Parts: sequence; C-alpha cells; structure tokens
Amino acid sequence: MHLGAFGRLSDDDLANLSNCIARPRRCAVGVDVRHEASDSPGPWVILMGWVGEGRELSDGRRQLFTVRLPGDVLDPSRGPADMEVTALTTVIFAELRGLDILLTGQALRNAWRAMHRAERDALYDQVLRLGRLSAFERTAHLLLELQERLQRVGMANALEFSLPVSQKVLGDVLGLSIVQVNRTWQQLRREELISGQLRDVLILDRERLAQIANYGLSHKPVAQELRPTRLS
Amino acid sequence: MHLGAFGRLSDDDLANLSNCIARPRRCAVGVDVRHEASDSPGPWVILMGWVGEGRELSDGRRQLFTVRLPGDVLDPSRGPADMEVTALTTVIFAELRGLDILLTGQALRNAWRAMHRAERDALYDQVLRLGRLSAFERTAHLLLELQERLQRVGMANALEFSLPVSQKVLGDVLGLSIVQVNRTWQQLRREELISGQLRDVLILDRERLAQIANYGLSHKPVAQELRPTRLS
DNA sequence: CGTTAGTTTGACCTGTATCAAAGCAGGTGG
DNA sequence: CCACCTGCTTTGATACAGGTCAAACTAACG
Repeated sequence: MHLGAFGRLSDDDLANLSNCIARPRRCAVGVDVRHEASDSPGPWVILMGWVGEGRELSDGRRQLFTVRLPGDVLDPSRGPADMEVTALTTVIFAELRGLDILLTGQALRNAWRAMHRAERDALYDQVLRLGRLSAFERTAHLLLELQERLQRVGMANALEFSLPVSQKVLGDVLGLSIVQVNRTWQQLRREELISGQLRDVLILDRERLAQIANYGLSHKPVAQELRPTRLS
Repeated sequence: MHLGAFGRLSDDDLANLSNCIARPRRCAVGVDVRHEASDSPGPWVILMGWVGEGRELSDGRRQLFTVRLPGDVLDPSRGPADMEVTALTTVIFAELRGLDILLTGQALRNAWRAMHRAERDALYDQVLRLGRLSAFERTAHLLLELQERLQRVGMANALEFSLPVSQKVLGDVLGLSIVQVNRTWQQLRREELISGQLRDVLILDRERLAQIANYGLSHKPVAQELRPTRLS
C-alpha cells in the first residue's frame, strides 16, 4: 500500500500494514473486480495492475471515473451501486484485514485520511479535464497526474513511466474517441512534450506540459524524501 | 439540514441538529464563501441560495465541480486547496457547532455518512455527464439530479422547481458555452420534455428525460415518506 | 428613460466523432 | 517456419456538435 506516501509512518506501522495484506488473488483483463472480490467486504489493495471504475451506457459508450493503480485501495462499499469496477490489465489484489484496529493509531489514521482526500481531489481534476480542457490539454493533464501517482508508489521516476493500457482505455478515461487519443498523442510528440509509446512514456518538457494543462495549481511536486512502501 | 432525508431520525435528533446551527451570515453573488467563512473551521450548512465549487482557469474558462444547494453541508477542509467556493446567488449559511458530539449517535452517524456518499456519487455523475453525454443528454441529466436534490429539501415537487442562476452558470456546471445552454434548453422545450424558464422549470416527461439522459440506473425515485428538515 | 445583466438569434469556424481501411505486432496452429 | 488470426495503432475522408463572435432583443432597476 502507498499509505507511506501520505504521511510519515513508523517502521512498526509499515510492518503492521504489510501484515494486513491477506488472500491475494488475480483477475484477468476485462473481469469485474467487484464480483471477484464479493466474498469479503473489503477494503482491498491493488498489488499489481490497473483497475478502472466507471460506467458503460447501453449504446456502448463508456466513461471511466477513475483509474486505480497499484497501491490504491478499493472499497466496494464506496461509489454508486451500479459503478463497474473492471480490471484494465491483469490485476493482483488482496484483502486488507484488521485495518480498522490499525487505524486507531494517529499517524496511520491521518495517512488514511490524506489518501482519501487525494482520491477525491483527483476526481475534481477529472471533472475539470472533461468539462473545460481540450483533448490536448486533457491528455497532458492526465499524464502529469499519472506520473505523480505512479512515482508515489515507485513505478515512475520524474520523467519515465509506463501506461499498460490501450488507447481505447485511455479514451475511456479522457472522454475521447480512440482516433482522437491517437492524434493527440502524436501531437504531444510532435511538439516535443513527450516521446515514446503508451508503454514507455518519456516526459521531455514537464514545465510546458504543466502549463498547457493548467496543472500544478493544486499539485505540489512529489516530495523526494517520502519513502513508499514496497508492494510485493 | 437535510440529514433527515438520508435516514430516519428521531425528533430528538432533529431538534439537536437544529441547535447546532449557529451564527448565520449572508454573502452576495460572486463572493468567495470560503473567505467569508474563514473565521471558523466549519463545517457549515447552507440555509439559502446556491454555492458553486469549482476552478477558474487563467484564460477565463470556469468549471464548476459541484453545485451546493440549501441543506448541503460545506466543509472547507475538504476539496483541493485551490478550489473556489463561490456564491452563485445570494447565500445564507451558518456554522454547525458541536456536531462531532451529535455524530456519536448511530442514526445520525449513518445519515451523515449516507449524505457524504450521495455527494460523492453526484460527482461521479458529473464525470459521466461531462465525459460521455452530449449537451442535450447532459442537460437532461443535470435537470433530473437537481430536481431530485431540491425535492429532498422540499424546494421542488416531483415536476416543478426553480434554478436561481443564469445560463452562464449552468454552462459552467455543464461544461458548455452560454449559447449552447440556451439552444439546448430550447431543444428540451421543443421536444416537450420540459417547459418554462430557468426560474420555473416544469418537467413534462420525466420518463423520456431519464431515458435520454441515461439517468436512473443508480437513481431510485425519491421515497415519498421521507420528511426533510425545514430550513429556516 | 438610459444602463446593465441576461437571453436569444444568426453566421461562421473548429475540434472531435465517425467511418473505413490499411499497417503492424504477437501468438497459435498447421 | 510460415500463414493466419486477433487486437491495436495509424491514416485519410467526411460529418457534425459545439464554440466563438457579433448583434439584437428583453427586462429589471436607478
């Protein structure tokens, strides 16, 4: 879990956290995670892979509300009943047992809350992207968010990371068609803002990217002294 | 407060809730509510008027994340630091004091949580609207949400209500230009889905409206035996 | 009245969707 | 090893939703 990234935790706390992780399981691309997790009320933590929370309309349109990354906590009791929780890649996730007891500790409780706050703030960002940013700005904005979140769990450095999903999926997050995602990506490269494919993004000009996306007003750069909990 | 709409509360609870409301104040259209409320950490309750939570970009574009209605609770500690909380109309709001003690009660605690859950679910709906619905669908969807929420606090019946804001503001919620809001509204009337202006909406065909908007998957009709707390 | 904020209308432009087809892997079975 | 899927990316052509600009209209208000 990446609670460590949301507050200074003692080694004890970190150890206890690790002990909460129980009964890991795998599920394949496209599978309904909620269903796969229906034998326990959760919460759950993602150990590997990406999970998408969204809704699909009868005519095939799909909108992903959020993307959940390794380290993120899934709580089936949260979110609308009809929200679909889907494995965007092969996913490994596990139960978090006895967390409620742990969370009586001050530090952990704060980190837990900070994590939820961050989740909610990301939702607000999603609304901004979809409501008022162009495809270009929108994509830049999402890239920055993902970089930040991936770095938090040690899956990105300041410039490089990998998006293990198709352009279709990216489109479902961004509210764009596949074709538009493709063209936007090309534009980002043409303008030397990034290079590489989805699976090996390299940020060439973070500064300008942030400016284009109107990013950073609320996003402080990731503090470098934080030490994320290793996952597996 | 409209906590009463989120769970059966005893008369005692309702009375206690009323006693929490302290130091009401007014603020004018366009004023930053957060600033106006900075003398106490909150939470606050809206007694009258609409509040918009959103962000404004340097080039003038504005996106409202949510709209807060009478009865809604504002908590300045929630939400990104740079979120703007603006009075969309003249607003009267008040402090909620000593709420933490009250919330030890089971029923109140549940209602409180249910309220927050509903808020979050509304955010998800907002993402769906902006990401995948057309202007027409989007507006229909928002109308249904607002009707439901207004009815919850006794400010709408099943068919009629009033939106005390300009088309500009509506556009800032819907991620649309003023012109498009105007034309969409006309289309809704032309197709006999609604009639009237912003300040006196009449829903003519809720059924079809819901179908167009893909609304109702997660939205049960408002239970009629709920009794909302009167506000002022 | 004149001023101001909001609504409505028309003309035009552009961003993004849609449709269709062509490349391009990576993986499977013959 | 090749032929063949199948899923994904890329490209081009075209359509349309919604944005932008500008101006007229309306209503409230001092």
